[in-house]
Amino acid sequence: MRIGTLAERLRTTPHAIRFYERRGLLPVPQRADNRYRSYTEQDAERLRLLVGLRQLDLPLEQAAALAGMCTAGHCEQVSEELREAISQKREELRRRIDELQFLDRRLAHLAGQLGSGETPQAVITLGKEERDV
Amino acid sequence: MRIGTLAERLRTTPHAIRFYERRGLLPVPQRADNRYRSYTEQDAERLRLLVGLRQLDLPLEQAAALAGMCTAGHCEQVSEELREAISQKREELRRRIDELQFLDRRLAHLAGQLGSGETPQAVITLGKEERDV
DNA sequence: CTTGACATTGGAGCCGCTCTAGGGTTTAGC
DNA sequence: GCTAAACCCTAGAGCGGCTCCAATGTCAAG
Repeated sequence: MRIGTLAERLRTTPHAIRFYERRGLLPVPQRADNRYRSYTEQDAERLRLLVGLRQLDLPLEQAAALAGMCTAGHCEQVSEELREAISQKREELRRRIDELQFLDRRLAHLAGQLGSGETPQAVITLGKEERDV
Repeated sequence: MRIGTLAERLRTTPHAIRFYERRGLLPVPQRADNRYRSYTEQDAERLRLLVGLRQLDLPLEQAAALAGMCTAGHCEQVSEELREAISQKREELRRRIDELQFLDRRLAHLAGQLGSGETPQAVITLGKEERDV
């Protein structure tokens, strides 16, 4: 299978796949006579895992490492690491969501102030940063 | 005032300030005899606005442009643009928060599946991507 | 035989800093 | 006067994770 076909199957792009290869995150595939990359079903399965793990927003290196281990038959260990990674990611998500919600409330507040005639200088104060130093 | 003092007052770093200058987002400041940058209160006010607008997560270029306009006395116009930018940013935030919450639910679900003995391959499916093509 | 879709490579670009290397300057204490 | 810490300077690389570009090669359909 050629790179375009593989990319389409896995909802990614040839660019991304070559990028993973350059980074050493995927095994170097066979080449056809015309020098085109030629992927097996095993290659596809490994990439499928990698792409799937990336969709969980795991760091690329970790996603690639886990995909490789799984393909090498160490699925048990992958399950464990994955559970740990997921729980960390969920904590991070909670923090990030809180941040974004906080920013949203702040923006709503500022929009209100601007609407009632306050100047931008008065509104953007960094919380009176300069006084408490 | 020197760059370190300014950075401390505005809770940013000398590196960031020099970076803004290199990008042409801040006016080139005076230099002292020793070639150190020397900032006036006006410089500080402009940077304060820039930093404040960045804290609202506006794009750097836009934040710098608005800070410049405000310093140049076009605050009315800045107020308008800012209201618009804020409302766009809030929409973006809502979308982003939804995405993150969706991912969190997905992670919770996967953690449950992994906990009850499913293999990573079975769990990470890209939603059966390959079949519906 | 041409057109168009695919493939190849290396490298730049995005965002917004952050940090490093390899220097020079100032300041505080002794 | 001297030393050490803390500041300042510049130019440029690095982060993450792709995305896109140029310039070229390959191949199937009409």
